[in-house]
Amino acid sequence: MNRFRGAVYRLVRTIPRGRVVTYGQIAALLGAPRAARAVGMAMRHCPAGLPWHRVVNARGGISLRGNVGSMLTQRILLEQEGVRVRRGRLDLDRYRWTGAREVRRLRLAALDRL
DNA sequence: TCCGTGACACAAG
DNA sequence: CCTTGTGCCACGG
Repeated sequence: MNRFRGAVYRLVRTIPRGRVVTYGQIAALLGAPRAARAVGMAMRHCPAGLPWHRVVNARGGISLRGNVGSMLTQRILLEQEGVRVRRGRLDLDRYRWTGAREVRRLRLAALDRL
């Protein structure tokens, strides 16, 4: 497991129910603002138990290549948490989670390990 | 070590 | 609203 991917997964685990985060946001929060695509790569094979469905693209849409069934699954999981999806996208202004507090905590924890 | 490949982002047209 | 082009960088072969 690479450092970057591990960091992505730790962050994704902290996303609360009913909230979403974009790929670019995750990259930025991890200190690599231009590594959005790499976040996507990390999410391609994510560990079980991760709230992977709470990660969407910058337009509030569900980006998923190939497997259309997974896109449907993601939408259903989101709607089960109260996130309304209209015309294939959701309202980021309403559901976006910034995670500032949790990220600060993760960074402090990382510093403790140094 | 180098190179192609993306569950992306953003600006232009 | 779109579609395209470009930048980007972690990852794997």
